[in-house]
Amino acid sequence: MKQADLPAKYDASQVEDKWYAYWLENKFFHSEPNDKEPYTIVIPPPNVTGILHMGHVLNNTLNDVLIRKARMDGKNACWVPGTDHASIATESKVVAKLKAQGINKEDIGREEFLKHAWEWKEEHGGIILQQLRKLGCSCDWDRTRFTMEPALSEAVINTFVYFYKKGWIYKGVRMVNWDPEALTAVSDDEVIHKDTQSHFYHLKYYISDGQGHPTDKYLVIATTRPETIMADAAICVNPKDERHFWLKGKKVLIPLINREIPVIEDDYVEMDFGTGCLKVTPAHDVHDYEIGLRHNLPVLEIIDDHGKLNEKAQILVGEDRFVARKKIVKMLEESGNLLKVEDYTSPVGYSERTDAVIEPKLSAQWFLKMEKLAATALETVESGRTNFIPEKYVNTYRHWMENARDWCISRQLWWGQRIPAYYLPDGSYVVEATPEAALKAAQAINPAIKAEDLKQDEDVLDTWFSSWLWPISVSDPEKPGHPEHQPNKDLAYYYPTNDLVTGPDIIFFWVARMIMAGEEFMGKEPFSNVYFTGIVRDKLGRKMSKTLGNSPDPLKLIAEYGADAVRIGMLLCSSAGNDIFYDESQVQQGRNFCAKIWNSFRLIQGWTVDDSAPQAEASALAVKWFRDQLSRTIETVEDHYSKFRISDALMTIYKLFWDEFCSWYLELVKPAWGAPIDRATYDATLSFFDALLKLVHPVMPFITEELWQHLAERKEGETIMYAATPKAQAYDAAFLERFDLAREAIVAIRGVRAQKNIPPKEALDLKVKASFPQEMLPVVAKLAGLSGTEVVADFGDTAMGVALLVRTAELFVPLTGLVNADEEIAKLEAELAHKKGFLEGVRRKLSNEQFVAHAPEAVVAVERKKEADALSAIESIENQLKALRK
RNA sequence: AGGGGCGUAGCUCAGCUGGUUUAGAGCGCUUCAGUCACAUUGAAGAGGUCAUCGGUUCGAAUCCGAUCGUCCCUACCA
Repeated sequence: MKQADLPAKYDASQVEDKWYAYWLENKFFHSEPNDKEPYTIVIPPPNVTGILHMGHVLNNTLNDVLIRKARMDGKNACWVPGTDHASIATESKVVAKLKAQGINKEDIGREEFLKHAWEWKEEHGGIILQQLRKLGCSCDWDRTRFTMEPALSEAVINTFVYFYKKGWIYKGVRMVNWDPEALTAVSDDEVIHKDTQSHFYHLKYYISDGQGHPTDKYLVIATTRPETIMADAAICVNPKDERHFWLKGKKVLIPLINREIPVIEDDYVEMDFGTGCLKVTPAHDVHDYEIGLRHNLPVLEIIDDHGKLNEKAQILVGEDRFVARKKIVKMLEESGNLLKVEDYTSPVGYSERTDAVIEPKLSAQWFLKMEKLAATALETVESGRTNFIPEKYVNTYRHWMENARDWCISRQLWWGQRIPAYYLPDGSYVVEATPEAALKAAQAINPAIKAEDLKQDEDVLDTWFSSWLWPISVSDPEKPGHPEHQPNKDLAYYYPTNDLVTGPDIIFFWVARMIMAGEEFMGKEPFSNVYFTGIVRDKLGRKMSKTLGNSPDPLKLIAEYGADAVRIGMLLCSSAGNDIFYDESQVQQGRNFCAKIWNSFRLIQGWTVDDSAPQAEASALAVKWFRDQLSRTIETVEDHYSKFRISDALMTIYKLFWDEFCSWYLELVKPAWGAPIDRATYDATLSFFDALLKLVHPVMPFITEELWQHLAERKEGETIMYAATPKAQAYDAAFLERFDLAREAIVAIRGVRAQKNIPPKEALDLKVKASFPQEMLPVVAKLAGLSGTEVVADFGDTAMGVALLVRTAELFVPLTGLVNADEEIAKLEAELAHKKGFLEGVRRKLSNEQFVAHAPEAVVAVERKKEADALSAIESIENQLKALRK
């Protein structure tokens, strides 16, 4: 027997690396433009220093399923991989590493620091791409890109210059979210608001006598940030607030430092919040800044970049803002300005990266105007040129696009593309792609300028300012920033890409901005479909995180269960847009599926074929049935794929393989132990197995490739990867119906066995009435363990066996001495009651004239059929009861 | 505070434009099965008033409204 060829157990670790190497050697993942239809995916580039976590596994498994499916569908599939330089994340890692060596970033300077950063990148960068190979990802590695490689950095710089010259990039003083730990501004989107326990301090501000001395009158403000009072520029009340009319035109004194500030009026102040008096601190609060603009208030910054009070604060200079808060409260208490302290919970912004409390800070930053870009990008999605799956994210997207604020694109970091603005000694600046061009431009202003006089802007650009070009720049980095540039061959062929798989958390950061860049530079959406995955959570619904330690190491899982099993484990629970509740038992289920596939092939492989053996009736029926069942299922699978219901597609394939093929088909055609199988059945079985492997391949690439080689002699360079997806053929639906009826009959007879404790080996007899499709009797006989079947007009003494009703077909299993009439009567009565209830419901419907008048004919016909079937069922049950009660 | 999603078997979810659904799947659970591909198995079975209330309709898990629960997003009232 050939069975010896195949190990008894499937060992993924013995198989996966071998095939991945084979695929690489043969360049199966590589794509070049040709005359076939392209199918393109760009990877959501993971952080260059990142390591594989479960979120990546989910995302990249989905990507790989789509790309492998497209490849087998005959498209020219190209999956472009790469990594993102991730300026903040990478820089903070390098800073931490240097810190551990006692090195301070500022001490070594920009150039030296960048050397360390590149070293770090060389060492750790791309680990994650190696890990993706373990997962089986069929990326075109020859096309691997990095967002900070020279060509892509140039694209970023060109883009900046392009928008600057278009007048959409401007430098502005803005209130930004300052992270005092990372020493950088972070975007609104990188701020997480958390409810935080704090206090509400009620402070007395005395009215000034006009000479800078306090009178005995005072007003009360309520604040959570008493350490900022030294930066107050005014006290503001609502002009409609009668309680504060007396304050009009007055000046008050800031406690402790006795600086005089005016009382002003502005609608912004809520009358019923706090005391109705608001201290206005333009330098340290976003809203106050805006009030300040309206009322021309001076801006006094008293907190420095590190979150410490500076000399302008006059008191508590050099103290950290939180220490200063504690100390100033004490001082205010001592000076008699503290009226009361309330407990108060308020939302406070924290930095996503460092978890430091965000300090609103005035800062010179670069901005990109969003108005037009956002309007276009909104239209792209609303017009359906780009679809979101699931659709619900269109709402979120619309909300963002309609309220998009200008994009702060500068970051106070070193790791990233440096802003190409060059300052002249007089403070003016020019924006050019290269220092040479900048010098030229500067000399146009002032001919005396030399290269060394120009100082380039210290800031780098936001990482997203490079990743938004990704779908374009991976193919043709020359294109961004150059509308006149003719797309190169790759860009012309691969753009727009087809599908993007990503998380909804970066819908605005990345997805929206890619659409903006795509529309701006290509005049076309960058992808047709965006499939949003959920967040991977543990069984308890917690987000996976390092600190909780609830995130398994995907590589360990792959080592233990195999990549195919891990892929299945992720896909089993991954309906689009819903969070994923991951549990290792799902991976075990995937591993079990591998074992099932493996063992089913061992069975087939063990058969000996006898060319002269006739095909058994049951086998002939099984072959016809499975061929039809396969076609019907392929239709369903294709439908699921077309709607991005990947886990449904997987489940459909899973059931086709396990239930239909293994439990029904193979059991039907399986020859007696040691007996040979006929040629027709054997060949059909192999062709079914071949089709099944192809269906399974996109989700389980390794085991399918391994088994596919055993199906036929394989020549070097052949692969299941490029085998065509099986197509659905026309099938006989009525035949499938009759076969299903047979299956129900088999289940019913097995039920009788279980109930009566009849061992499987003990053969039974079966009588059926003519309403049962007789062609199916060989099938029923084989799988229900029957020694004989007989078509009769009358079952005779029904007390001598068990009568069964399968849909409307009547069956009878003669059983001598095993039947308890009372039990049978009770069972039948229960069934009768159920049928009668059902009939009643149907009749209520049918006797309703409105129903008959309004419902479509087909629906009414269905109800009539239900009625007829129920009546015939009731009749036969009643007959059986009558016979039993004799 | 505003916006959105979700609430169907123990768990995770299908159920697409209301009508062959007095509701389905996978896992889990219960019972039985041991040398014949597979115990990483097979067979049989139990399990849900579709969150609650009201409305529209001949007909509602499905549409509408309210309530409760839950999650997410946006904003932040000092």
